Amino acid sequence: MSNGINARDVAKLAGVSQSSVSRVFFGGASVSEKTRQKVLAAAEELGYVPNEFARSLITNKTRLIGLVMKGVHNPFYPQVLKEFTTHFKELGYSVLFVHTNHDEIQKEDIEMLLHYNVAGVIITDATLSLRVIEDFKKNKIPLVLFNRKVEEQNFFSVGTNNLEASRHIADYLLQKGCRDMVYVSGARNTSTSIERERGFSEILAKNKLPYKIYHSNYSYDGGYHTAKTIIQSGEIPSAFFVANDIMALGVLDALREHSIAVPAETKVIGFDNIEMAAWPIYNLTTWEQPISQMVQETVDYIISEIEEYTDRIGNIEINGRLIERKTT
Amino acid sequence: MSNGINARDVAKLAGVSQSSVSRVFFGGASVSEKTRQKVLAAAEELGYVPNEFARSLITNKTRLIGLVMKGVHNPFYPQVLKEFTTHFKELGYSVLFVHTNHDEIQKEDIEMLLHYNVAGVIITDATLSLRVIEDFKKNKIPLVLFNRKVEEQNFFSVGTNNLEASRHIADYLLQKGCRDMVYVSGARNTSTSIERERGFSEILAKNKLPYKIYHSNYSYDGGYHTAKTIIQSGEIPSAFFVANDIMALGVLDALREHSIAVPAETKVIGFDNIEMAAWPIYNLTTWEQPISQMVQETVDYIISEIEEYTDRIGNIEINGRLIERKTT
DNA sequence: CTGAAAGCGCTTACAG
DNA sequence: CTGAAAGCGCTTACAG
Repeated sequence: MSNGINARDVAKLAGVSQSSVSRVFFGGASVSEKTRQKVLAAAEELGYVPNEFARSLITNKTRLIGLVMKGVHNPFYPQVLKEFTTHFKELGYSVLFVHTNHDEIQKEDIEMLLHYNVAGVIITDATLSLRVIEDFKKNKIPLVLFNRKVEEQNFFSVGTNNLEASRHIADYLLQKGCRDMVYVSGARNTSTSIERERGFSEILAKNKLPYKIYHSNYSYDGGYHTAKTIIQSGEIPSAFFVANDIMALGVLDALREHSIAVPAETKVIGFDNIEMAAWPIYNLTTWEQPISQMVQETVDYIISEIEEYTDRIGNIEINGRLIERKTT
Repeated sequence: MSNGINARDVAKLAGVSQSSVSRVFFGGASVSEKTRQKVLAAAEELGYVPNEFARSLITNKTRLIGLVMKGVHNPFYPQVLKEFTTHFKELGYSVLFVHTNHDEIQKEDIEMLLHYNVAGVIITDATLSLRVIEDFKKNKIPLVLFNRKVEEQNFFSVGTNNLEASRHIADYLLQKGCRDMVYVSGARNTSTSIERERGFSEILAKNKLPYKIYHSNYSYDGGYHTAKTIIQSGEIPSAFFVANDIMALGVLDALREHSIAVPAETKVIGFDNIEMAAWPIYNLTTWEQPISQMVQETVDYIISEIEEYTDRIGNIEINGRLIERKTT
């Protein structure tokens, strides 16, 4: 009852029935202007706010969206969180934020989302088991994987066209004259990292060019230490394609520490186009992920599935673009 | 009703009353082991999850904490978000994330929090009017301002001891031989920026040393452009005390662009100790904000006020410490 | 357009 | 320990 004021109190003060109060606040119903005014005045006076829980209980609908996120240390994700929150707010939805420390989203997190009967779920950089997907399906809760996908595509996902991007990147680097390149991967078994490697290797294979792959983890430290290892091996490649920007910054810093000139001695290209990539000290050439469009597609899907649950499956991939700066 | 399974269904299958099902799931009540097992088995079979809305409606309690945040572009805040979410999850609470684009938290955001009858509210880098504070008080919702405070201290706040920190910083810089210093402020009228200036100026005044203040806005770009302005004025100070790290990085980059050696020609010190401050390219000397302790104090307060609302007022300030790196 | 009433899924006195 | 019943604050047929 929030502040102890409920619809009955308002009704009494306004001299109408509780049903009328409800009609005024729920919208869609027909109420005479006179009644509306009386109710609104009384509500204002009393400071009435409808109880969302009672509302959800009776309508069996919720205005809560669960957003699951792991890598808050990669600026890409806070940005994503912000955009989702802003969009959903405009539509009258609130976001229940779930942070998971594990790669795979945990049972307790799922239960929480289920407890709250969320209207929809967005999972960003966490993986989830098929069983979890089933849990959501059973409850008819629309789910979208944002910036991730899975082999057995039995759900909806939204991302960048990683294949197109990485092919483009390979072509671009080739055209710049690079011949022996390195791919610094993100966390293993993430679809983004796998796809980015695939497109890249495709083009190189077509050109009969070998390349090396170094496994890293999508973090600054990962990029930094991977680059250190490469540098210490003594074989500096002509270019690094790094699976995301935050790692690429680590690579650049390692290179700088060893006074290896970029782009003269080697080139570096990242992925995401986080804010920091544009900082003058880095000036990182990268591939821009079209966050706004990705968010928009995700929101559209969720909203349409909330309106009518069809369990539509699919994979939307939006094309990004190359942002050429000073590291290539 | 989530998946359509409610306590009555479980009761039927288990052959007990609905009350018993409730007792098993709500805890605290006495149930025989035999009943408990039957209920648990039936619930498992049916995939029963208690409806949080019905629960909240009847208990008039919620396990939702509202977290209001603005500056997701400053890595300090995503870190804070993560820590709060983790702590609260352990205690069985979920976080309702509210992002505000405005300095002052908006009416609609407050209403949302009120709609959901949140058990507590944490406000980080947004300001709020007295009226809003009253709204929460009226509803007996504990509120804490995290990393902010206000003159008329009629609520609870948790932060770093900014005065102690900035005095220490001034002393430190003085000891390093700096005489003409500059303070780069954060967003105007934020308590953090004001206090950091106050402690700093106190010490300088005591030493009869003038200093200049440049107003900025707690963003990388702000720091960068402020430094540019200073550099172009031709008067390079012997040290910059920058009100937060993200701005300090901007200052460092501007300095580097103009080939002004740090710490040889000028020194730079930040505030927060965000991850990036430790990156080798920056190696920023800074003041560490004890996030974990600040979060812990905040959580403790909220939880104790949830258990018994006393509207206790106060201001907890935790001492941070100087992290000396290579920019001083 | 409006009111009285049923019912959403729970918790919790109240008896037994 | 257990069940029947009341009631949390709403929405929404159903009559009028």
